[in-house]
Amino acid sequence: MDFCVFTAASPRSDGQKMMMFTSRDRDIQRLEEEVQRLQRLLQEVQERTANHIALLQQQLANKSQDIERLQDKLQSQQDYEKIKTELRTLRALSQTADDPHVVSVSSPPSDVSSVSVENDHVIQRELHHLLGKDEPLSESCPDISGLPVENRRSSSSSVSLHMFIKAENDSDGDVSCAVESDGFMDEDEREFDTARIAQQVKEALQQQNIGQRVFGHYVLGLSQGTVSDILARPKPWRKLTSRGREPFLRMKHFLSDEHSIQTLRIIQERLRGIVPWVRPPEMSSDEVIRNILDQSRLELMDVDSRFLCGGDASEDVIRNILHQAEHEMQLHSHVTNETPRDTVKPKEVDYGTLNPSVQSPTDFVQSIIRKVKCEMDEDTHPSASPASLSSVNRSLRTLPVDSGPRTQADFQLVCVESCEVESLTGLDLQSLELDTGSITQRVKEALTLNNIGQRVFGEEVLGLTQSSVSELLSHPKPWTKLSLKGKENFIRMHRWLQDPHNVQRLTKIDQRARLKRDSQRTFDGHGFCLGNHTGAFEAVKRPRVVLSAQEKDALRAAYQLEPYPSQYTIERLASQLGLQTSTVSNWFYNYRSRIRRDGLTEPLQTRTVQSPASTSPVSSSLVPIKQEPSDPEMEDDTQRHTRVSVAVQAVTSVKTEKVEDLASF
DNA sequence: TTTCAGTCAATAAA
DNA sequence: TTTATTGACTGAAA
Repeated sequence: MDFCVFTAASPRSDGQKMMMFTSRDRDIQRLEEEVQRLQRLLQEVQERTANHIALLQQQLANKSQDIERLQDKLQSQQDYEKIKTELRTLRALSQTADDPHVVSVSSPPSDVSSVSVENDHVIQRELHHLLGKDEPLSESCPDISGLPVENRRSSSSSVSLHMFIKAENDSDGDVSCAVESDGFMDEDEREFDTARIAQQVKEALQQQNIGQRVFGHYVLGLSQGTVSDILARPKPWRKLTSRGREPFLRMKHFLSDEHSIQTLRIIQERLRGIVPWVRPPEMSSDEVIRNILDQSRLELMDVDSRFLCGGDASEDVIRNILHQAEHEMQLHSHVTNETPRDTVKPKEVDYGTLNPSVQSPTDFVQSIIRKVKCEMDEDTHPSASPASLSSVNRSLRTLPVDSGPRTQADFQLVCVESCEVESLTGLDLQSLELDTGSITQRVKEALTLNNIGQRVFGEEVLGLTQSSVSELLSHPKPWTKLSLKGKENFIRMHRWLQDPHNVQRLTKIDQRARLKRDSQRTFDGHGFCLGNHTGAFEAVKRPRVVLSAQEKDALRAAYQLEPYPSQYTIERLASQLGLQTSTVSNWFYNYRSRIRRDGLTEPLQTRTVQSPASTSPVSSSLVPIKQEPSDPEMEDDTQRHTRVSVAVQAVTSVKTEKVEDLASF
């Protein structure tokens, strides 16, 4: 670069050159000092973070020990509870013998003796659960079948157990109240309403934006798939085994405890890397990072103002520093990922989610870049309101969750208007609705009017690529059909539209980018380019599959017959078309998705190029079958067409087989 | 395991 | 050069 400047400045006098060299040397020296200082700062941040993490790990270890101690205690108490239960049972039995009234009220039918011991045990455990004397469920049900028959009989009377429950309830008004009034228990049949529990859990999870994976892991000790199954198709209480009832008991318990729900919500947010609204004082490591980066930003701005060669220098320095930070954090992340691996599933632990107070290093650094740039722009526009939105947001973050008259709607409003859309993800967005069509329309107009490219808009405003922006702007989904992640883009666009300096900023960035590209071209043109770093990488990249029109026709025809093709159909299609099965299945996923997006019901009629003679989309692809080409590269259009027709016929025959199977059945 | 939403990079079209 | 399309991928839900 310096060489470039030198050659460009050759007409100047030697004195001027010397002055330039001296000035350059000073700049370089200053830059080096700045870089060193910032590296020290980063190191300091890293050390502090490491210390903090170590502290937290220590705390975690202590807590784990406490939990172990409590579990041991519970285990030892379990024996006590067993003995107590036996004694009470015996006492109840003797009372039952003396009290015919009790028998007539609570005695089950004459086949009571056949009621399984297991059921009694389950009820006992229900009781324990309701009493809050929870125990590790997987170990809480010792195999009672190992007991001598007499013992089983002595402890298996439902009469005694019901009395025991009654006795327990009588002695504990709160529990009695919980059992009788929580509404989950059908008074007549003494059963839990599993469908209702499942429904309420689903609502609670949806409302709090808690994933089934987290809920399953932390509350039920089950996998996400099982949770989904249980919630979607809850079996009636009577049809459940003791093991099957456990999740419902836990769910009921969960629903009755608002604190549990809120705790789980926070866990979920942390696992997703969302910065919580209220950060406890002991969790301020990333605040520290932010402060230091803010400080660095101010210093860099100072450096920037003294720079002689162009406005991009500070950005490059920031990028450089943040790149280093990213690298450091990645290393750090790998180191700290080791401890809780046994408590969280590997998929969740992976990269970033483990350290729940931060996002993945890349996201974290990118968000800082965005924020720093955003605030740098704010600083360079003194016309902006002195009570800047980001500072409003910062002050909001320090507020207690439920302090004062501030409502959730207020939070949302401030969030939407402020810089940090990420914070919205922790909120209930049900009451917020944006007109996505209107937003995209206005954004498109603004971009066109001001000659701002989708690329710059995507990179600077949404953090997306040009293609994604294009998709978003040309096919906006209705607000209600968007996921939380999808909504964020529209919130960002909305916020951008509200920003009085939006166009000004982007135009500036766009111009810079153009200048940079131009200079890069000039640079390359002079032969100073050191070579294509990505060349080797690109060489090994798999070329993109481009489906021919005929292949697409065949796939669309197949879709018409079977929108959800079986594995067999996919394999057959792939084989006939000479494609990978993944390509075929991806095509179906994408096609379905895009049909949904565009609201097309009959894509074939709207998209397929049909032969004039054909009357149906399928028949358009059907031509006389010829011999398959031996060499795919040598095949001509007719041969390709033949393969397509075979594929379509394959699909058709599969369909016919199915119809025949159904008919014969 | 399948399906889906969101996204990207490569490529085609304007 | 910008924008649109599309095959592929990831992570989450079912």
